[in-house]
Amino acid sequence: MSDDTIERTEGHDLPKTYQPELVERDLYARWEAADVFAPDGAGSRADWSKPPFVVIQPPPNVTGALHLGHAQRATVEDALVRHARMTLRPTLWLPGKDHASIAAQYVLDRILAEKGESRATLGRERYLERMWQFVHEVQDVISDQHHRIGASADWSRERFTMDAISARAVRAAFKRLYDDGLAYRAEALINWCPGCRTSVSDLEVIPKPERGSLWTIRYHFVRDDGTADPAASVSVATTRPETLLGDTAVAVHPEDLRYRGLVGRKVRIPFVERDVHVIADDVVDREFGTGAVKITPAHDHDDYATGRRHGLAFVTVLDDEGRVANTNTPYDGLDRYEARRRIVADLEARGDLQAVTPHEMLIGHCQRSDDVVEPRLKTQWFIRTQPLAEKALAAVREGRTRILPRRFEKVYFDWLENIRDWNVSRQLWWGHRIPAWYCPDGHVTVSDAPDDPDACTVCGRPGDELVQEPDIFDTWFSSGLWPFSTLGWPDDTPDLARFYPGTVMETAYDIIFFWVARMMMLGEWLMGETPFRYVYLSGLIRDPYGQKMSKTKGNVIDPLAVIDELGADALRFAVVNGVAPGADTRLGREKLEGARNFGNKLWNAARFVLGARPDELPADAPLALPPVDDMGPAERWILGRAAETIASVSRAYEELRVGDAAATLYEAIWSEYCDWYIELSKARLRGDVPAAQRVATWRVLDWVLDRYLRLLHPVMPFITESIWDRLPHHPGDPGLLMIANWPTGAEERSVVPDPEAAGRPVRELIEVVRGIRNARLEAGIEPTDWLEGRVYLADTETRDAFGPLAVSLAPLARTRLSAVEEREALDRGSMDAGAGLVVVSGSNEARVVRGEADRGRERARLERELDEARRLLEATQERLANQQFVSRAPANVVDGARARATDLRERVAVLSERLGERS
RNA sequence: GGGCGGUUGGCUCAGUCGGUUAGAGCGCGUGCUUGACAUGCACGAGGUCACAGGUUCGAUUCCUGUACCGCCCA
Repeated sequence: MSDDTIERTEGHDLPKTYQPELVERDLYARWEAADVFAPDGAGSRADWSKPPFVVIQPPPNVTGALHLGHAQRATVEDALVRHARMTLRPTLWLPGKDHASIAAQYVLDRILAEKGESRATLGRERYLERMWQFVHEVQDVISDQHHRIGASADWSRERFTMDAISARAVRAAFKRLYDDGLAYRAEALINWCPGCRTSVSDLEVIPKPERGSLWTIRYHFVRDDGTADPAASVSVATTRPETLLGDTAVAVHPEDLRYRGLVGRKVRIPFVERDVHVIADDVVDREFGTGAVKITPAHDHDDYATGRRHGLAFVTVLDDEGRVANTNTPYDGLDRYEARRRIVADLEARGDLQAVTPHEMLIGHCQRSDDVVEPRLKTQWFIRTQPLAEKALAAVREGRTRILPRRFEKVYFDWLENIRDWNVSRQLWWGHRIPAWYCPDGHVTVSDAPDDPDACTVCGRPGDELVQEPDIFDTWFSSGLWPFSTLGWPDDTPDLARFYPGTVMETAYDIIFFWVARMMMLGEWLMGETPFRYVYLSGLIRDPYGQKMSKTKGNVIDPLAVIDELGADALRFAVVNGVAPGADTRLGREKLEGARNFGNKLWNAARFVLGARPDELPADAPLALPPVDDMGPAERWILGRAAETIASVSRAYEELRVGDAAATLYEAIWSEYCDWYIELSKARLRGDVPAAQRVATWRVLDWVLDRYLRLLHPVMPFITESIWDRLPHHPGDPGLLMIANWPTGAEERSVVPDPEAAGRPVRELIEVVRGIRNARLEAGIEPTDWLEGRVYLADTETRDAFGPLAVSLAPLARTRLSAVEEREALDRGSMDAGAGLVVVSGSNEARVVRGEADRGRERARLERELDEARRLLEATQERLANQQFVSRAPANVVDGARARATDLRERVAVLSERLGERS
């Protein structure tokens, strides 16, 4: 409990606008000091009989500051976690960071290049020192950003994918997979990025359309005497002439009549002067180029497969940097594109270039560096994915894990059903080194021990003769272990027992294959259980024009700049309000300001409440509902609305619909509580109102505000905590809203069991006020003029409610209203026919004496209303006249139409009668 | 080539398990220093719910097709 109860700040002492910069840091420090972020922290109120709520944070890459996408995900996760914590579930939100080997090296290399340094000049050891230094700096930046945004993560359990526990998990996982026969080392065609000097997985190759050329080249037949025939040749079409140096066959379609006789003959490859066979294979597309293609098994994925089928030679002609090598031609040492130019020129000089035609095609680029990826033969470690994929598929098919939105399940299925083996070797330095050792005899030792092995597990040679694999793991291999490596696996820790599997994995949909599928595979295989119950896939944040935000486009919004200017709550609200899983969000200045304005609105509502407390109520009176008898219709209405809002917001959080929760509260707080309840309460707080009613009104104001603060806290934690701190609490409440109980709606419902019915009269009266406001403005009455009015209320409930509310309604309509029992009484005395404005709202009718009304405008308004009513009446009557409708539509729909017709007939009658008065 | 999503007022988006008069925010117009808030208040204008068929008493909603936009996979 805060210790300022004696000198509690009253509303009028608060600044007129909410100033987040004054409170956010202090509040975060208070939350941390309370030790409630950890489920087992000293201040935790977790009820361990409830199911734990566990979110393992998707670890951001240690490559730079967070962007808005991170901010959005952090907000969604934090909101879910804060809600769960308030429901007293043991709640764990475990934060962390990812070492992102290729991305981090890419970033560091660029930083080093500016200083004239490089991987090569530093060497492995010093390079890694620099990396750690860089990573520590970035980690601090990211942590600070998460603090600033209000993330209530359990920092005591924070993890890094390169820490010692992760390292053990990586080795243990690899050993298990190796022992299970799922990790193997093989030479295979892999995707090589010459810029990053490493292999990358299929997923990291981004196909991009490019305009290139199709060269038609003549390969001459080899005669029996072993010389090339200058007059006889076969023409092959290729998009990559430089790879001809590695050609080991020419292929044609077996049924292609043009080439039938050529199969089995030999042609001579230019420059390398290699003789290769013409082979027949039905993968050849007869329509492409000349119908004959060159086969380069060591540098093309399709040719690799062809090479395997036909037992062709695999000749590698490019080195790690993408230069021609080992061809014994003058092209050795040339970059692949320079080699292409020279070879094309030389072919032309020889007269063997037949044609060059423009050609559109897809070229694979490195996701990280954008270099054109080169297929190359390499010996690498692979994970056999099919057995893993089957388990991952089953987990979702059986509903043990659900993917939200549902439609992404199909994407997940398609990928896993067609999965290829996973190349996990990376020729990089920053990452987990593959724990495989090779002995001089070629035996492989895989170890999960922290230290190097003492001996070859096959032949027993001593450890000092073994050489460790220089390559490291693909980052996603360690990320794939994240749901359990974070909890201490491979050890059998208490956390693992309590918190695995997790509840929600919240991440962006663009890494469903990279990450989600792999966590599912590894979790199922290594833990025997799915890693989480729900996968919540967030959309991407885009700029107001739907463009992806990127530094090069200059349309990025820095989350910290937004927090500095508008506050963390504004940022949080803006990025989650109304968002649905899987849907992209457009975010710009207006939405952020709108969110800031909403916070300010709430702040001012609180200022009003704090400043309006009746003196009769002791300053230290606890939060409580007043006696029912002291409440008026407006109190019952707003309490009913609170009950309904509590129910729908609770459901939204439980169903992971944070965006709906936010939108519901925006509406409830602004359009109902502020626009109507606060306004209605004002008259009942005045000095001439009996004290019991004044106190009751204030207590309801206070109560509903308290409830809405609790409901909104998960999304806007700072401002709600800040306001709540100044309000009365329940005797059992903790000192922080963050760990206060989640509202159940029980108290509200005990007063208002049927909110829908209880609220009807107030809703009717609100419509009457709206009608009067509209009529006044339309008739051109000065807004400051006070009018007199009578109102005929059709149903008794509304009539009953009117009495106590009349004094509240008057200032809202700027009209002193009195109710009449009979419709005719509307027109008596000073309200004689033609003397006033007519307002027809639903089945209620009001007549007010105008000030200086413009008769023409008022008449036009009534005519418009009459036309509209007639149009609707006609449509409804038409429907009712249709026998099919009456006999086939459900009874309630038909009854509804009948009631509506009756209402409209009355309305038409009233309006024409009133118009008649003025003709 | 296969798959998915979208098309609702000037802009961004809700929504409808088929059924009264389709909503919000921003923008726009008019007017307001109403004792919480001009980061505000009141009122208003603005939509053939992409197009064409079909099912139905009734379609913005369901089905089929078309067009355009976006994304994923090959």
